[in-house]
Amino acid sequence: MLQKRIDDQASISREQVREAQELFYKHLKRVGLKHTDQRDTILRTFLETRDHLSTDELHRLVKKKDPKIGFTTVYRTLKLLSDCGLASEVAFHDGVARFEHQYNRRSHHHMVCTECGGSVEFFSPEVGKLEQEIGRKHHYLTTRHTFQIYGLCEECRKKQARRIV
Amino acid sequence: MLQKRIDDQASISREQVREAQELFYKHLKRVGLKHTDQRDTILRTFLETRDHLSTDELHRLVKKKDPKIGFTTVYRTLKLLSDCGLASEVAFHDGVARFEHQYNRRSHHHMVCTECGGSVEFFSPEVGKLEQEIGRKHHYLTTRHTFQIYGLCEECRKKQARRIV
DNA sequence: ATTGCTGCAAACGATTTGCATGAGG
DNA sequence: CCTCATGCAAATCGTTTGCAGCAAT
Repeated sequence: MLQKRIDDQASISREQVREAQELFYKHLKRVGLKHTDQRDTILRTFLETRDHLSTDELHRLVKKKDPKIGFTTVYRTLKLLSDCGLASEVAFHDGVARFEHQYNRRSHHHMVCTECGGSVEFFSPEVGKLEQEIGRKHHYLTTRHTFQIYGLCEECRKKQARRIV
Repeated sequence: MLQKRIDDQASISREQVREAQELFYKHLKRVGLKHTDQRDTILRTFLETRDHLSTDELHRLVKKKDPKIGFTTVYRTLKLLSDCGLASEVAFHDGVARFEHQYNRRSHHHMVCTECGGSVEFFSPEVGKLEQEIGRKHHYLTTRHTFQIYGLCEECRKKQARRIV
């Protein structure tokens, strides 16, 4: 099931890219790793998206810029980006790990269409409050939560209605 | 990471087992499948648990009753049980599919300890309302949602504090 | 120079399928 | 009898790792 783009292409600004890069380089230096062209290309490609990409999908995009970059490097770079908070995993529960960049974005959740794989993002501060509340109640130190809604999007509902009639 | 039992063993009643079995048999008949001893054993074993079992864990339990039953049969039966609503998948996001039986239980969610794998269940009607609300707003016909909280349970917090001191 | 990086290929673990044999309706 | 079920083994899929040669500090 492929992730379909819903949002318009709304790239982050050149300035924001710079900031993200700097954050990444600092992180690399901090943990004693090196700054390479491949990592740079991968970060930039990743930041240009607003989708929820699998490693494979990001790899495909990256190869358009530099066909020599391999899957493994993308995979490992994505892990590095997660480590420094630039990427975070969203589990759509369809068997593949997906990532989105967190740069300059509010906390949000996803509603996924189980028919076409499309998704919409929504914002719901209540969910974060619930996390706090439940954690306190059961003496957990909460670190994060996942919340996804599954269903049929408007188009797929219509298609289904037509099939039944 | 193994699932740790939190709740006490609170088996469902003999009567409830009967009901579940009947529902299962009807489902089998409806889709033209057969009623076998293996499927029966697997359903009964599954109903006796209150945990969130992986296919492998259920298989282990099933083998205690009938060592000849193979993994594949458990796997396929779990799918059948999902089809008729007796089992539902809970994704704890740790790489294995987990199932719980929905028989006679209120809708609930899980908070998972990322250190020891333990979990607590909690009830939060707000989440269901949110699902409805968000669905309406974006014209989705919602069917289900997932909500999990991750963090450290009380014991693991203490252990960690000790390590740091 | 030293240490980490890359990309291939191969390992891995969970899941899924093909198939020959066996059992249910 | 015919169809479906079973359990083994093998295939599959996404992910992860080992390693030999390459590049950054």
